[in-house]
Amino acid sequence: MRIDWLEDIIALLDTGSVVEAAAMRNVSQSAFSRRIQNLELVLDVGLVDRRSKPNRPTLALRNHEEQLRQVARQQRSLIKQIQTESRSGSELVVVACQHAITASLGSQIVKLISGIGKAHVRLRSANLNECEALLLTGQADFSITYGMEAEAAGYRAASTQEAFIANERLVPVYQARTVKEVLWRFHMGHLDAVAYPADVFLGLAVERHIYPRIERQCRLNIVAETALTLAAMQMASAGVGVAWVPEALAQADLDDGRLSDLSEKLGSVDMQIIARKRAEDASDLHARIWNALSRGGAVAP
Amino acid sequence: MRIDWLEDIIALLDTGSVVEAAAMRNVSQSAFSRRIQNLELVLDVGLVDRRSKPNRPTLALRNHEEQLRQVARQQRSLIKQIQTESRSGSELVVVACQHAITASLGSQIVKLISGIGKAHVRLRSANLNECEALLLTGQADFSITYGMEAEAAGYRAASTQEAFIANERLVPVYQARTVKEVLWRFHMGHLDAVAYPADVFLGLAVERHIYPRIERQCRLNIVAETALTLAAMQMASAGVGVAWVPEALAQADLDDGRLSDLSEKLGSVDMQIIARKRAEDASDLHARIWNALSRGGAVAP
DNA sequence: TCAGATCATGCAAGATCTGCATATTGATCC
DNA sequence: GGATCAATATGCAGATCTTGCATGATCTGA
Repeated sequence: MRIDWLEDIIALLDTGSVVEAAAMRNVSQSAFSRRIQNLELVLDVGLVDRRSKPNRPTLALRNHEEQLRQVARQQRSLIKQIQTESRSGSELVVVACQHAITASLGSQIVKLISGIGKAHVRLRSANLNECEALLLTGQADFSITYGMEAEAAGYRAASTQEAFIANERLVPVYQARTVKEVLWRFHMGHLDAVAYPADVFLGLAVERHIYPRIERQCRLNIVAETALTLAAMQMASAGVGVAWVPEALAQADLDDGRLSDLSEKLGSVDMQIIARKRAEDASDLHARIWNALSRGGAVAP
Repeated sequence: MRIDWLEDIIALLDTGSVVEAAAMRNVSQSAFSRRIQNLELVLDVGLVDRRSKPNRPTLALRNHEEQLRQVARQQRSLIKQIQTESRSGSELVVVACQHAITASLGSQIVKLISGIGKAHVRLRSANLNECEALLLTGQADFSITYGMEAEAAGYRAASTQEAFIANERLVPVYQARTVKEVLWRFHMGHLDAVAYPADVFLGLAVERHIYPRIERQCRLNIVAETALTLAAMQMASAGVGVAWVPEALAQADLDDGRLSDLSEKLGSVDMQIIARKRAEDASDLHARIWNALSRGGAVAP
């Protein structure tokens, strides 16, 4: 049984020619040529434009290239998921985490979920949009993201459910050794900061809730910009500039005395860590995991 | 060539038995039985639990029922889309619209897009979540939804692009004939209103931006709740209570004198109509449509 | 334990797929 | 406009798959 006809089409799109696609799919040119002809018959759609010689994929095909690839990806990953699940006897639970959360709470989340039933956990680190997309498209079973009261996501409730997990703070940190200099410069009206791009969640949070207040007191100088929380913290720790990072992430370095917490002077942002799941489905295991997450007990920054 | 192996699995899930699934797929029981055996071999996954007699689908399978159905749906709709597109020679453009926008601007949107190239338009009416899901999963090419400055969706920019299309106002309306009574009652400290559930976008908007202000002045009495804007307007028009509806939707009835606009007294909400597309792909036609939408010219409430 | 239902399997006919050799056809270069 | 080359299509025969039928094996429920 051929279950991989989509791969044929994708090989066609990848290579843009029948011979090369045939090679990619490990069949003779003639066989592949006929597979495509059959597909065109079955789907009742022209797949290759035979008017020019290296047969280019049809316009109709190329217009849907992204969608075809996406369906193929989903199909592949779904099959693999069912396989590993049925082999190990333990369900695979995919959790989409915002990057910063993966870094700070990832291990705890894995531990919490692994402890429930015979779940096998896979963390997928992504940004907020991607987490949401993974959840909605069924590529993830749960998402764990930051949220703020202010942005209350209540209007999402229709197709996803959400639960509060824990509070978190975005705190300004800086290399402990030289923190006095920075504070002195701050009082003189200057602050060097590491920023997140405005189109990532933390960037939005800082830009809205921190910068306005600071810019009333001093000239803010963005010395570096990165979308990665860990990189921002690294830079703060190297003395590049002050960075606002999740407290849980910085905790170790704060305890060590490598980093200093400047929230007294510079202000912090209160956030929440929110878990989401699709509203409909729920295997027994999923329900139990959701329960555990909602109670939130075990996951504390 | 058999491209519909997913349908076999789904028939299995639908019926929960091999004979019935075979009937559903229009093949003999023996043939279907062997098809499933082959699938199990190829996928390397147990699909049916043969220990009990009406062979139940495996746990591994049932746990992924939703995902399997979703992939199958996507596959079907993608094929159909490519077919119609290649047959008619015109691309199918799917636009996901929030229900209220479908009602108020739907026809204009269809007209605008149809006028570009040889596009064939399909409007899908849905709520905000569903619109977003349709867009992210590639089931829609564009989404058109309400937004408010306050909720600025800047942090979504990563995987989707958005463009401002038009301004819109949520205005309180009521049966014109008896509007004086309502205003009189309002001055006496009473207001009957038709509300949206708090988990739909308009409900959130009204709850946040209108009710707080009103409740300072009078006792608000929710006499009816509906998620459908048209139903809300209908009720306002029948004298059930005041409803906040998109101005464009009420325009005809306001002009007719059937409805009265009470925004002077009760306040309105400024909203924007926002178009979104996925960031990556863009056939030539898509690019032209996006251009036209961004210019916004033709779509004015 | 027996009847009835559900599922597996041997078998032969028929359909499909594949590789090889070879014919066509579009591109390219005088 | 050929000649030439590379890309596709196709005739063919063998191998592989699929299907329906008849029949056997197994499970369920009374």
